[in-house]
Amino acid sequence: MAEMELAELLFLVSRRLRHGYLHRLVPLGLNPGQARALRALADAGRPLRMVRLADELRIVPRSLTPVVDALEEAGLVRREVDPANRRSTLLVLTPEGRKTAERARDARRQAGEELFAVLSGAQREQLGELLGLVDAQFS
Amino acid sequence: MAEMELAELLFLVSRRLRHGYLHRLVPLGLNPGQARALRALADAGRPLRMVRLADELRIVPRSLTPVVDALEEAGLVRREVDPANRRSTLLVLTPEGRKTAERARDARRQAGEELFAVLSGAQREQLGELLGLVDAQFS
DNA sequence: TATTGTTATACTCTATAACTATA
DNA sequence: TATAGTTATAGAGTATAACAATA
Repeated sequence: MAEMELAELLFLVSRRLRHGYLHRLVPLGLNPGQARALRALADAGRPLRMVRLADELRIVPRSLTPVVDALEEAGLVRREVDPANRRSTLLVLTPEGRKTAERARDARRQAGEELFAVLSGAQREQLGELLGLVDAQFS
Repeated sequence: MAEMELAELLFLVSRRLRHGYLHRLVPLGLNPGQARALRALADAGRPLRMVRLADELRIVPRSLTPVVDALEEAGLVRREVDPANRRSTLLVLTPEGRKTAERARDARRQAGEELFAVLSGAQREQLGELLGLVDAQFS
């Protein structure tokens, strides 16, 4: 019974987060998946291969393809052939992509702020620890 | 920074929950949305109108239509004209629908059990309280 | 006029399977 | 034969807009 409520709450709260994030990303011309990929690329601090980024995002490479298509078309990312292995594509952040990644980061921070506004700092930390435990058991 | 990690964790954990639930629902011939609607209907303990159920699920009525279509085709739910207001459709659970709702409930309980397995009872309660606070601020 | 529900359309997120190019 | 990525296809979940029937 308690687990069921927990599952339902988790679902509702995460959907709410997605909505808040989504609205803030509209002005950037990004959807959450694109923003997440862009951010991961910025976090890496260096070009990543498709397989590597997909792994980072925990999706299959095929699912990453349209995401990167959109980012490339928007001039935020460049696909380059990996000189070390010509089967591989290196994803390179453009200067514009780097700027947009920062704005996406702000959007996510704001969405998080809004969602977790009722929680104190200590409570947020607690929540982060509990979710971290749950997530870690699969990694 | 902490909020960002929290947001990301929430996203990852809820996606994991969805996957676990999804797999357990396959044998029932349901997807999570259908199962959720069926469960809400069973929880209500009486026929509900479309608008009312949509509200309960926090989606727009239009999004509920294909869900109910599927449930009706599977013989789990019947659409009846509301005698009190002929614009309205009453959603009535069939006996088979009631049984399936129970099985869906078990599936969800198991998916929750699996996901939150690493947490103690006290930790689950804590997590439920924190998520409840977050959710309540919008209700 | 306002409400209930549906038809039509579209976008996001993700998956599997089959294929191409390269190793 | 194995790996990296793409083409093709599909299904879940959700939305907005326009419309018909009813109130």
